[in-house]
Amino acid sequence: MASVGRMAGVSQVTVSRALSDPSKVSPETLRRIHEAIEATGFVPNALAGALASRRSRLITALVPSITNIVYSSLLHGFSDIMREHGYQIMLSETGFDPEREQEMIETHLARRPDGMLLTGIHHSAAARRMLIGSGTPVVEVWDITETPIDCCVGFSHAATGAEAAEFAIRAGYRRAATVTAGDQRAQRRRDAFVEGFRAATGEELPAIDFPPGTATLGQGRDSLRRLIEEKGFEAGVIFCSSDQYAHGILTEAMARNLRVPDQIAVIGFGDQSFAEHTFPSLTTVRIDRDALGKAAAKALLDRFENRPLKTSTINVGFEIIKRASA
Amino acid sequence: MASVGRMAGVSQVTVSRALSDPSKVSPETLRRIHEAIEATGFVPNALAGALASRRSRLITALVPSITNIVYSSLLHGFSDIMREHGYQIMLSETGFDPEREQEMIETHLARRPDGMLLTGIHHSAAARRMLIGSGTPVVEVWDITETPIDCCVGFSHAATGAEAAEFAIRAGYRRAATVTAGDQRAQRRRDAFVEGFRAATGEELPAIDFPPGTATLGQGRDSLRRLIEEKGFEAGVIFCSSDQYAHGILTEAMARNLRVPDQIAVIGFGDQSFAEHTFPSLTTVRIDRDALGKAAAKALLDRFENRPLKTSTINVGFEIIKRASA
DNA sequence: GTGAAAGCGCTAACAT
DNA sequence: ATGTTAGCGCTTTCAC
Repeated sequence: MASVGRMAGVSQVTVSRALSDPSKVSPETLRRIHEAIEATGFVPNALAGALASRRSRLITALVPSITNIVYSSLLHGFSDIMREHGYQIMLSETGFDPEREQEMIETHLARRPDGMLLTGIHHSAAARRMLIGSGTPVVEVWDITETPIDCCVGFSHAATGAEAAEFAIRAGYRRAATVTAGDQRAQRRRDAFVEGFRAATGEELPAIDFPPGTATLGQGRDSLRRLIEEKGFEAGVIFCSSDQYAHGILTEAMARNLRVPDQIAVIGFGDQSFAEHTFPSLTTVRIDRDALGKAAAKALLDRFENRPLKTSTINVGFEIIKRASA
Repeated sequence: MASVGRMAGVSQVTVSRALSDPSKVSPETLRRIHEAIEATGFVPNALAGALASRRSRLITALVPSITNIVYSSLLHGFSDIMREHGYQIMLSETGFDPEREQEMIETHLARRPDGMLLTGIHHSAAARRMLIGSGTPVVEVWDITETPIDCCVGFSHAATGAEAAEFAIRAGYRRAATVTAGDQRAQRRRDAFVEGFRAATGEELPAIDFPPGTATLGQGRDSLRRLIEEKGFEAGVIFCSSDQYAHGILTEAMARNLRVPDQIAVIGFGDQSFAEHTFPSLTTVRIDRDALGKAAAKALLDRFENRPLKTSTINVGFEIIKRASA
């Protein structure tokens, strides 16, 4: 920056000003500075800038998995807004592991982000302490609580399960099963579904549970196979913790020549882009993930400007999309 | 750090050493320092560290889209290795736009990353200049060239198309069509397929082309519809630029009661996790994306330690996986 | 509109 | 094994 200044016949500070607030520099000086930048290929050092100004223009985000479209599409909306406002995103995966999350929070905090996005509302006590101690604005997403660290943007997982159960009962189903990923939130959805369904029918629900990790279509196929062959499930509605599972069940039903939804009905979760186009099309729970990500970004931006948050908890809700599979 | 030192009765440098190279500090001092860190909740400032040491332990990555599993799974392998070696990843999307890529390269460079991952081998001249000027180690992935900026890890897209054509010819197909995303690499695969197929059969190939953006199952269904209704394509093999399209074609064929592969055969690209489990299962081109990401990480790490790269270009190859759809 | 000086919180180099 | 000194490349504050 000093050498750019020398080249343009001004001091280093003037170059700094030309870059951060051009209105404070005369047009003629500005022109010469830009010429010098062009000529030298100068790229400012954001590290030094952040150190001096105590603003890094960095937002860090922690998600369980980036290969899971549910989180990556949420991040897509989030980054869009953040980038528009001049922030960059640093992303890490926690792999659904609270301990790993805590480690990552610490290394992220070391970069002095201006804000942080966390997935879910459950974090280790030590993580909470570090976060609060650092004073970093935090937005927790994909779930809601009355007691966020800072603010949260999400929806009630229990409510989706309960409403799905209600939907299934109203649609006339009297037998049901669940297929669930090894993810705490997915399990809460299932529990609420099971409770609601059992309250109405008194029936026990066979359950297939998978270990943590991204849900696959193959697991979905497998779960229908096991439901039929091991659990004696012959007909009814299956509540899945993701559209992947649901699509797999549709596929397996097709391969077995079972009628959907008469014999086997399926409810997915996520309303992923394919859900509308499966055969038959998939009944599912829609979360507007892009809007959720954007709302999270806005909540954080509001915090930066000390705008009073009307509420620290934003419930973006969900919607059951009735299609052909249930 | 100074106050931690005061608390532990040592100077600030000793604290720094305790954190970066504990073997240089006596066990007793180390213990007191850790006590003080615990008590104060001190989190070191990586920004200041990076500025002073000229090593940021930051790797930045640029991919067209994070919601596209092809890139996110590659990054997954890449981050795994990088994290093991103490590097963090900063990720941004270019949206398949070279101009946006150039902007992002500049802002990323401002953070002084120790290395950078770029998708593809085509970058604007200005971007190349900045990259080379900065001296930042760069690994280009998902494609190969004899003249990388630094090093590249990928495979030949043209070769996949050519080999797929050969495969189709050998399998006895004499009519073919293509379904392609608005992505330069996808188009190269298609062009090689068309050329190979035409050379053997003399046939013209109807083509469906989509604009840039993530390929969806819905577009796949749509493309079979259009191939049949608009292009008069009645039978043959369809070469797709992604498994999503291929899955959509399978779905539409099922909905139309067309026999697969007798009437409509399909070749996908990517061997995504669902490809093995579609009905019928999907013949596709497999790239070991996780291994590719890992190889890219290793190439970069080699560069960091000035280990001689035997070759600056690593071809990870591909494999045609024959399943039931073609 | 521009400049000089101080300092952000660390690490590197050199002492002891 | 520990301390001292001098920056890293910017922004902030205050002066002119």
